[in-house]
Amino acid sequence: MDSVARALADSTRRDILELVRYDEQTVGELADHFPVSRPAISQHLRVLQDADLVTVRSEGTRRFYRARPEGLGELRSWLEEFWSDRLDILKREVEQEQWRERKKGRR
Amino acid sequence: MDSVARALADSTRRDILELVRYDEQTVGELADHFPVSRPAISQHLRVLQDADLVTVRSEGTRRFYRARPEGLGELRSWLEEFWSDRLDILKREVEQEQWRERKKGRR
DNA sequence: CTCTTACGTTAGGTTTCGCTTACACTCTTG
DNA sequence: CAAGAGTGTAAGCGAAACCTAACGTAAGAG
Repeated sequence: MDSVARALADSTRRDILELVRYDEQTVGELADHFPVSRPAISQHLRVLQDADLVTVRSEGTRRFYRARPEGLGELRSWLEEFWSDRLDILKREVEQEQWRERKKGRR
Repeated sequence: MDSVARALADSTRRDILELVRYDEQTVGELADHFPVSRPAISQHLRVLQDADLVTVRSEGTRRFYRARPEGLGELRSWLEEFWSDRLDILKREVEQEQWRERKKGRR
């Protein structure tokens, strides 16, 4: 999961993921959307690939990249678990706050 | 969302979040769980706080930190949206693969 | 076979990150 | 008031991240 979290830490890589979310796209096409050089995009794609967040397909000299959402699974469930506790945590916070107030009042 | 994604990119910070997930904890208590110094933990907490992922409460000289799952909301929905497209993307991939096979067959 | 296209890779520089050490600050306690 | 406990912050350092420029390579085009 660490490689996935680190891959998503960069906004360029998140944007790349969105671009190849539904349709595969070549490196050159992707690079046109960003203010950085094409090799930089290649390196970002390498990071995404190492994190299993994209797949590649070669056709002639071109390489088509496509998102691979299953790679987000682990991080997604981690986040989802946290998120589902949201109300419980809020409730607990309120209870402890009230407890502290009562304690303070008794002094 | 960028600050949240970067905050989660570090495993120590993710572990901290789990430790303060249900019960608040002081800096010293947290530091005992990690092989790094207490100031390092303070700095990690600073990052988490800037990303709105934890809240603090002062009591005397001690400071109690607690997770704030709502801070994960934006990233969570981004991820969830991606995840829900999972099957659609797979389906599209298969279709395009078949298309390419047919094209190749016609040659 | 040569030229071009599309891409990956490498080397190098700059910035950011995570850490430690040292110090400053604020409560509490005697 | 003096001393200690608990914490935040600044300075400095090595490692990692991100970028560009230059080069290497494989697949068509002429």
